[in-house]
Amino acid sequence: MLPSSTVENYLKALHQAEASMGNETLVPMGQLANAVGVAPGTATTMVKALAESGLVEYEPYVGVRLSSAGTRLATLVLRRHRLIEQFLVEVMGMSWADVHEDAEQLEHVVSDRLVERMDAMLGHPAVDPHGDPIPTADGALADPDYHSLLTCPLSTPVTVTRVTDQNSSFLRFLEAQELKPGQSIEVENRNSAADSVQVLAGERRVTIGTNAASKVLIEIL
Amino acid sequence: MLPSSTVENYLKALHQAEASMGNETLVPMGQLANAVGVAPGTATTMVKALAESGLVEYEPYVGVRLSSAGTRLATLVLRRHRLIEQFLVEVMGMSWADVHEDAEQLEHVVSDRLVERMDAMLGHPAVDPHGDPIPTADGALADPDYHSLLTCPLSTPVTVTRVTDQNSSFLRFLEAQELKPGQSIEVENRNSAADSVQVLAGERRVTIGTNAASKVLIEIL
DNA sequence: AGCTATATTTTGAATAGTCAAAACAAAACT
DNA sequence: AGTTTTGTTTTGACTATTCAAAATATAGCT
Ligand SMILES: [Mn+2]
Ligand SMILES: [Mn+2]
Ligand SMILES: [Mn+2]
Ligand SMILES: [Mn+2]
Repeated sequence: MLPSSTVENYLKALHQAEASMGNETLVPMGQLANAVGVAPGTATTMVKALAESGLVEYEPYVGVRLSSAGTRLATLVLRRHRLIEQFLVEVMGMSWADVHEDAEQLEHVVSDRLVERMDAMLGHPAVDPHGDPIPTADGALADPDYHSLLTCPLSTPVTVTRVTDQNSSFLRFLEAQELKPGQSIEVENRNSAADSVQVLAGERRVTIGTNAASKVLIEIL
Repeated sequence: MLPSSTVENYLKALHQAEASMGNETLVPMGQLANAVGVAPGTATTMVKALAESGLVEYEPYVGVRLSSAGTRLATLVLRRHRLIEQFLVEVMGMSWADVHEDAEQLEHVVSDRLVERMDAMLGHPAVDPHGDPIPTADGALADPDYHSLLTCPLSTPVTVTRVTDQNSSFLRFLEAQELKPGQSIEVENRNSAADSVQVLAGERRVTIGTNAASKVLIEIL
């Protein structure tokens, strides 16, 4: 049985949840339900079915974790998603702020043939437009741990490399402020009382909240 | 309610069935069920639901016909399908023999944004790789009636313009025999006893059955 | 230990889509 | 007119996915 779109979405959500939490921890049902956008009971039902199929390991009242088979599948969905996003930006000329929604649907229907053709056409890219790493066809996924605007040293030139939020208006905001991946900036100072971070991007001086700042990952030059 | 993939497939099948039969005739349930690939009873159930939604007109024991709303929707699905095929061939470099299957899935998930971008990138093509006309964004669909290899004059140069069968191996066969849309050929003679048609394509002399011949449409130069 | 707040699971019900087989209608053929 | 064939509809049942609300478990707090 090839997995339905629904199953693929659950597996992908689980994969992302595992990545965002410290690993070893099981993902609690509530969080999964929330990520997938269904009622808690629905997630329970689905997870039990996934456990039957051997795609997850489930401990009632505790949480879920992807099995190795589940991880493999989730990674392939992620590969399709990110290659599609890169394709939509590089080939179709769409905005990095818009491609997520399209990819969310297309990831479930593109054939292997088509995915590999996009990959070749793009020159086997390592990351998508948001700086998220693209798994290889055999399921290998790099996961470097970057600094963020919250943790990097002050007054030091750094490069934006990854944005961990797909929200359209957030992405458009970053673009307007010259904070897209690839751009060089400096964090000037942080004000924990004001819950804000001040960065120098291009000519501009921008102040953003710490929550937003934590979503902008950087590399030190 | 936006139509599900299933509904879109029924509408498209109905549209093609209406086109292939002489119009004015209702499409019998059996034919629809067959085209969609479901049991007859399933088609009956679905058609009753479509009639409820005003997408078709249904006469029990006689047949179905698309309403104007149904026709509009079917035409838009057809537009997406054919633009996608053209895109896959022209931009992605896929074979005209393979693109139908991919398009069959993609047609249900591509956003309007993406479709219009493909259309622009292709220069607003009038036909797809099989010579099928591409409806415009407002739903207008050209439907010229071509001759076929069965009905065209003998020993007269004609151009292949359209192939009304998506079967992969048939398309590959035509390609190998230099009978793709755009190629100039001549029908040398027909043998109704042998149920065959002999054509001169490029340097080659090819003999094909009349059923196959009826699927290759041509224009007289 | 007892109570409360929170998270999770169960239960009962709904929708969309499907099939197999029985029942039935229309057409075709004696 | 009576019978067979063919095509269509109905019936009963099943899978996948979902929700709301009730029941229950766990964790947190006196
Ligand atoms: Mn998705
Ligand atoms: Mn991305
Ligand atoms: Mn389709
Ligand atoms: Mn086509």
